[in-house]
Amino acid sequence: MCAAYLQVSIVYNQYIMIKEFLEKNEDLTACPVRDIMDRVSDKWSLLILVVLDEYGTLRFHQISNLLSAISQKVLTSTLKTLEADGLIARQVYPEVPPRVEYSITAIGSSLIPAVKALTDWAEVHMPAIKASRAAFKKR
Amino acid sequence: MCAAYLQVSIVYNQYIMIKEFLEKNEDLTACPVRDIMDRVSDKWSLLILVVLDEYGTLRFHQISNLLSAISQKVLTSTLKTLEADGLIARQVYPEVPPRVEYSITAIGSSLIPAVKALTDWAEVHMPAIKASRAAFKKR
DNA sequence: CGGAATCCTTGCCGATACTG
DNA sequence: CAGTATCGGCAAGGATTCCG
Repeated sequence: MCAAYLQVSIVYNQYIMIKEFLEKNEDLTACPVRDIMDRVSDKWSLLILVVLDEYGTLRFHQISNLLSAISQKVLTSTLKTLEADGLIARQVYPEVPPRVEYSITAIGSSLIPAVKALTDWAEVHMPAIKASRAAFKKR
Repeated sequence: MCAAYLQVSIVYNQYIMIKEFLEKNEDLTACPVRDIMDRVSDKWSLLILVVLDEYGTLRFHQISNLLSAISQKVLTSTLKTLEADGLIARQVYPEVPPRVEYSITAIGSSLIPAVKALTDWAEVHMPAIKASRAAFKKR
């Protein structure tokens, strides 16, 4: 049972979970890391947060234009999950034709600096990683 | 052409790319963020880095035992890409039966604190996110 | 205008069997 | 022991069409 718990813990909670579990057998059922990782690392969520952070408030088709490679379906679903998580706000104006405006929330914009640590690391180390990949390939 | 370039830029480079592009039309062909995001956020890479960081050096089946939910095939391929990126080192001892030891590299362990910023954010904000999800659901 | 509904492709991941 | 080889499931993402 303990083994099963460890296993589940590791799978679903990644970084914090395993560090703490390896030190002491704590109850870590609410560890959120994997969850957030999934959100941050899907194809478009972070990018939408960034454009909203940059531009302030945007309408649906404005985001669509800025990220012209995204399909409407994916944009819709991504916006919906971001809204559900409270990272962006959705304002509907009951007009004809309809108008919907999206903006980043306080919690959403607080995520951006956290991501910045990772992007900074990536900028610094990417040359080494590319070199390593090239060397590995021709082996 | 500029539009196409913007599009490609945004798709492949996420955070830094778009921020810089929105400010000035720079050449940002080597922006690595998306790439690193993919690596960090796949199902097992980060976890392997963490156990190697915790335990020092481990053999193949030791990692397999620690992360008992991972299949051999996936463990093999994940280790291979981590090695190709230079984030872990692979040492083969020409014995019978064979012995292979994995350890984290300096660059690999430097990634962990960067991820920590994200995991810290997740720990702090997950309660609010969970509450937001629950409220969104019953709407 | 801002979606919803549908169908389809792709790629990650897992299970199983086999090997130097 | 430390892998390789093969098959297959499943969910994310994309293309297209339709709607209030």
